[in-house]
This record gives sequence, structure tokens and C-alpha cells, in this order.
Amino acid sequence: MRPIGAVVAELSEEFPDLTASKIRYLEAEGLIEPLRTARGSRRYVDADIDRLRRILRLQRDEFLPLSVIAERLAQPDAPESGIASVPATRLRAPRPRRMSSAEVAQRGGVDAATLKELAAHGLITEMDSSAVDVCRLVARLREYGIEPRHLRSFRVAADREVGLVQQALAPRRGSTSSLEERELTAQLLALLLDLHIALVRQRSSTLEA
Amino acid sequence: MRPIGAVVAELSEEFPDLTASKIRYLEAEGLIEPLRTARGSRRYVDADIDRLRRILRLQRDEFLPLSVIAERLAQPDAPESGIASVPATRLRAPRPRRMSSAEVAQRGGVDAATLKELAAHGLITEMDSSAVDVCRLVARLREYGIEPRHLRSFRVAADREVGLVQQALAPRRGSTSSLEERELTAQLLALLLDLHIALVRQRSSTLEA
DNA sequence: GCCGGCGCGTGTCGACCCGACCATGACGGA
DNA sequence: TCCGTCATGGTCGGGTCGACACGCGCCGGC
Repeated sequence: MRPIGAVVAELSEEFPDLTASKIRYLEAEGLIEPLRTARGSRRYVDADIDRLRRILRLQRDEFLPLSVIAERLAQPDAPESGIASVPATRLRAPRPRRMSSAEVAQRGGVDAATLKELAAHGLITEMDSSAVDVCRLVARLREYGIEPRHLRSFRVAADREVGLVQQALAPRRGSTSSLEERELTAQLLALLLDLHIALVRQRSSTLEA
Repeated sequence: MRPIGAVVAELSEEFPDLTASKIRYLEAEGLIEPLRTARGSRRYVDADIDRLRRILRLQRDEFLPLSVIAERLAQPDAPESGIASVPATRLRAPRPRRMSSAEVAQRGGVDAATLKELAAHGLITEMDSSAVDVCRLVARLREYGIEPRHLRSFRVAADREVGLVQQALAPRRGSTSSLEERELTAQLLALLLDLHIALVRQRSSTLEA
């Protein structure tokens, strides 16, 4: 139950350039609706502050436009903890381009031996643009002392994840168009990915203690 | 080696409202620099098209402003396939709030029995806001016939992922500040998450065939 | 009397669209 | 062969929309 100035002060630690003007603007756009005193002065309760903080984070960290933020906040079943859902479009993604293993190694910034190792551990199954991603990530992980052999469990996890989707969609086989099926696959994968993220976060927060 | 109209036509399938005007604008902003004929007409090679496609995807799927897109494309070790890196900020995230299991069940939209089942399978270890996320995701997965018991492997995967980070950072224990350490943890987790995503994508693309 | 809050109008910046106007190259007809 | 016209592409300047910042004049309370 605080006036607008107090809100700015309270949030100015995390958002130094927050202004009263901006808060009023967000209200004008329908993103928040604080109480009003009899005189018309705005009063904010804790829930308003929470919502405001979420809005500002989505802006700052994910660069979302206000219209998208409004939608996202309107969906009550979206994850609430600051981890936004991985948009399905990112998994729907482009058809990967096939390339030679030499090209994969070069673009991925690893040598041929590493590439072989990755293939041996099942981390790379196809020589295409997704393999390039894997190479780059592996190269960066190496800086932290993490070697390809430490990553075998990731292969297993990915296999299971995809397998689960296949299994879940098996009953619908043939009854839907291939377009719908791709869409469903992407949605399910996105959900599972979110679950994975949520679990990792849960564990890593206990890790800090 | 095509003129601007051909580029628009080529990309109009994925980006129906792409215009020549927009492509010129992106060039003015320094995001692409096509070749020029002697007369001054723009000519685009395959690499330009690839880059353009990446720019447009980052705009459409992640709503990034052009300035951020420019930075991201300048970093050569970023994933290239349309799956952008999970921003570390999303894992750095807010301190989870502790709550009662009743509250978790209510906010997560599941019943007490389901919650117990999730705890039994190790999918929920703490009663806090991250647990709410897990509940919501599980509830939605149920619509596809995926039950908590199918998700045990996710727990294992998350445990290993966090364990790997712990192990990788163990040698630095004590030598860095706890702030730096949190930062490092977040970065490593983000990298591993990207790897997970890349692997899933690799597998799901072969699945379509 | 001054500070914090109010609404309102104007200004700015990013990301474009659009129209004016000009240059080129291909085509068909006189 | 020359001409008109059309499609395509170029620059340039102005207009729009979203997301604000800023300043104004005006209140009410201490």
C-alpha cells in the first residue's frame, strides 16, 4: 500500500532507471492497475510490485514488447519463476543443412579428433548445422575442464526426451496431418524442455545454500 | 548472386511480410552488406541470405532489437541454427520463495496426490516457486498422456547436469568470491542447457524423416 | 511554501512503410 | 530502328507506431 514514489524507490535497486512516468505509462497500456485513493492518487500493494517486477524483467532480460508481456502474464499456466517458456518456434526451427565433417569441424571451431570423439560418444549423429552448435558448445565447455566423455549422459537424456515424445504421439499417428504432427512435436518438446529447465533450477538453487 | 526482389521472393515463405524496404533498412543499420554491381544494384550471395534469415528469426522468435542482434551475430561462437542461447539471466533468476505444499498444489493446478507422486519420483525436492512450475508443466504433459512416472529420467538428467557443474567448479572453490561463483554457475548451466537443446534438436530432426 | 502526486502535451528513438523521382533493361509496335 | 511503356531497382524525405522522457500547470497536505 504505497504511492508511486515509494515503488520507484523500492525497485530502483534492480531497475535503476525506472521512473514514475514509466509506471504510469505501463498502467495506461493496461499492464497494471493499482488502487486509487479517494483523491485519485495511485496506491500499490505487494501483488502489484511483484507483477511490475516481472514485467520489467521480461523487458530487460528478454526484450519482449509490452503486448507480448501482456499476453504472457495473462496466461496463468506459464512458469512463474522468471524462467520463461522456450518458444516453440525455436524448436520448430529450420531444416538443418547437411555438410561435410570437415566443414562441421571448421565452423564449430574444433579439430578432427574432437569431432571423432563427439561422434563416438553419440553427441553428434548427423553432420549438419546442429552438429556445428554442438561443437561450439563443447569447445566452450572445455574451457571449464568439461570433456566430451563427461557429456555422455546428455546424449542419453536427449534420446529419452525425443523418445518420450515419439511414444506420446504414437497413438495419433496417421490420424493427423504431418503439419499438425510437427506442430505437436514442437509443443511437446518445448514443454519437456521447460520441465528440464525447471528441474535444473530447482536443484541449482539448493546447491547455493 | 541475386537482386533484392529475388531475396524477398525466396524468403517470403518463411517471412511473408518481408519487404525490399526492410532489407535496405537492415543494410543501413549495418546488419548486412551485400555486393553491388557497377550500376549500384544490390546482389546477395548465399551467405547473405543465411545471415538475413538468422536476423529475421531472432526478430520474430525472440523479439530482439537490431542492436542486440548485431552483437549476437558478431559473436562467432554463438549457436547458429536458430536456437538462440538461453540467456544466463534466466537461470540466475530470482530467489525461489518457500511455500506450503498445499499452496504449491493449488498454484500449480494439481491435486495433493499428484504432488506426492512428484515428490516420490524426485521431481520435486523443495516446496517453492520452482515446484509450482514443475506442477504446471506436469499438468500440461498429462494432457498428452505423459505421467509423472515417465519423467523420472528427467530428474536424473537434471541431477547430473547440476552435479557436473559442481564438479567443474570444485577446483575454484574458495579462490573466487561467492558472487563470481554464482555468475560462473549460471554461465555453465546456460551452456549445458544449450547443449541439451542442440542435442534434442539434432535427434528430433532425424525423427521427422 | 514546498514537495509529491495528477493529467496532458510535446519530443525522441527505433523500426520500419510509402511515395516521389530517377536510371536501367526488355518488350512490342510503327 | 526508334519509341513508348513497364518492371525492377536506386536514393531521399516524410509519416507512423511503440515506448518511453520531460516539462507544464495544477492540486492537496504537512
